[in-house]
Amino acid sequence: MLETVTLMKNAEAREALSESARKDDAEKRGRKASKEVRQFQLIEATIDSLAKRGYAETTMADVADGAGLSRGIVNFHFESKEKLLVATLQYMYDEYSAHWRAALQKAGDDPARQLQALVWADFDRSICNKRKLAAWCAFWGEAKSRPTYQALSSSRDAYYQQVFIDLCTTLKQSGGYAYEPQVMALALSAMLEGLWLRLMMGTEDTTRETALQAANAFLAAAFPKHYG
Amino acid sequence: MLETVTLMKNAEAREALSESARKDDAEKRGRKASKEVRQFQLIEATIDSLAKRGYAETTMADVADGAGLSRGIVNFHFESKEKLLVATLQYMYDEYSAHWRAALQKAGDDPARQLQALVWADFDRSICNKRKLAAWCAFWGEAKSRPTYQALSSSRDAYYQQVFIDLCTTLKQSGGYAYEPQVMALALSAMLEGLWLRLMMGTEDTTRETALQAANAFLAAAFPKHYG
DNA sequence: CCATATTGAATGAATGTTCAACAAATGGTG
DNA sequence: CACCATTTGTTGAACATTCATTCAATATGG
Repeated sequence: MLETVTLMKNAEAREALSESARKDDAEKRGRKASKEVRQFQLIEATIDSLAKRGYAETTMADVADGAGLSRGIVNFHFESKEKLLVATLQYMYDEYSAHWRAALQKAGDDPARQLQALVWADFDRSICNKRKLAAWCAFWGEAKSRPTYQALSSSRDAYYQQVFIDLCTTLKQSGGYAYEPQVMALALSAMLEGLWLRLMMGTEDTTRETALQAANAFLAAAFPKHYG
Repeated sequence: MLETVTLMKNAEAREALSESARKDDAEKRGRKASKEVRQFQLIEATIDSLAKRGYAETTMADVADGAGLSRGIVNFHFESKEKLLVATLQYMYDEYSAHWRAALQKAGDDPARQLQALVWADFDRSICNKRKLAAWCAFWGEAKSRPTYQALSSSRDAYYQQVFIDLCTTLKQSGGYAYEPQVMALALSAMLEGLWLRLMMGTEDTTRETALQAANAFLAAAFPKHYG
């Protein structure tokens, strides 16, 4: 699968970067870094810029400066700003995906545990932090008017949604609930996204802890036999 | 209250605009329109542009063209692009506010009815349509990196949230539920925002009808004694 | 020495803002 | 009512700035 390949590359790049950081930061200068490491480095700088300045104010110059490299470099590794941003979004989706699947894997076979694991995974520090959330928000804001972003988003989201629906269906049977699985799955995933949105906006009453509480409260209300 | 004044102006402007439209569209030409009408006209054009092109691609020229006026006009009525966008956000909040309060008023005294009315109000056609949702999304995407937008948002949101909390507290007492009102109110409002987000993104499985179903399912799960 | 990566200045396009000129309404005056 | 002066609204071109992209020159590793 294409996605897996990308993930491997990212993993390697991440490793290589931390290695080089261990040795010497001067490695970034000159031509020591591999193509993958440079791209990773630039994508990270892009996320920084998106988080700090927002989508509209993110410039190639800011990205290059953030990575400690020269102006023209971005157009060398990525052809254009457009492609840099698509690659960044792709990277963030891959990271999210990997985290999500790992959580599902670790949860074992019990559907109730699986659903809870997926919910909790959304609020894990590695995924759910100010920097990443702000970057997500920046993309969401532009997604509706950019077919490329929208296509990237919707294909993934449809898959996650289906998993939620399947889990809700199973829980409904074993718990004897009355709701439509599709409807409840939509309510659940919408709530998770809404909590992210609130975390991004920095609303006072919403922290990672209170968000998780709310998500748990939802599970308890919707599936009392399983989470009561 | 300042907000009320703004609302009055908007209402007058809207009325005046539809009147002039009834008479003759040529009225827009020349200098027939009042200051308020012009501003309203430009704000509507801004929402159009935000919805069609997104925040980053919204230009003064596009707004002016959309309103059928000349380039320099926006800087005359609003001093700068920044102020035009703030005024637009303000306008959208005022409209939402008015709709929300009207729904609450019409619902009578029963808290269960009130809560349901507020939820339904969020998915009313006048508020919840592609154009407006896209504009909201554009602002949200930039809000975190723009203190002005954030300030505007958070003061309003805190008020709505408090109303939700109060209603949840009342329902808890009358229904003998176990949850913390604050937590459930957060879950509820997050879900509403999440549903909006999905509607904006144009996710296939989410329409205004399914969103409303999901919201109802949430109410039924969280407050079975009241909505079961 | 060759292929490749990197730099930074040059370029050109896009865009927000300014402004001088023009037009329309307003209000005062004979 | 007619006339003119003043205020106010409107236009479109000019201007300055910002920014993505290009590219010739340079540096680096193999």
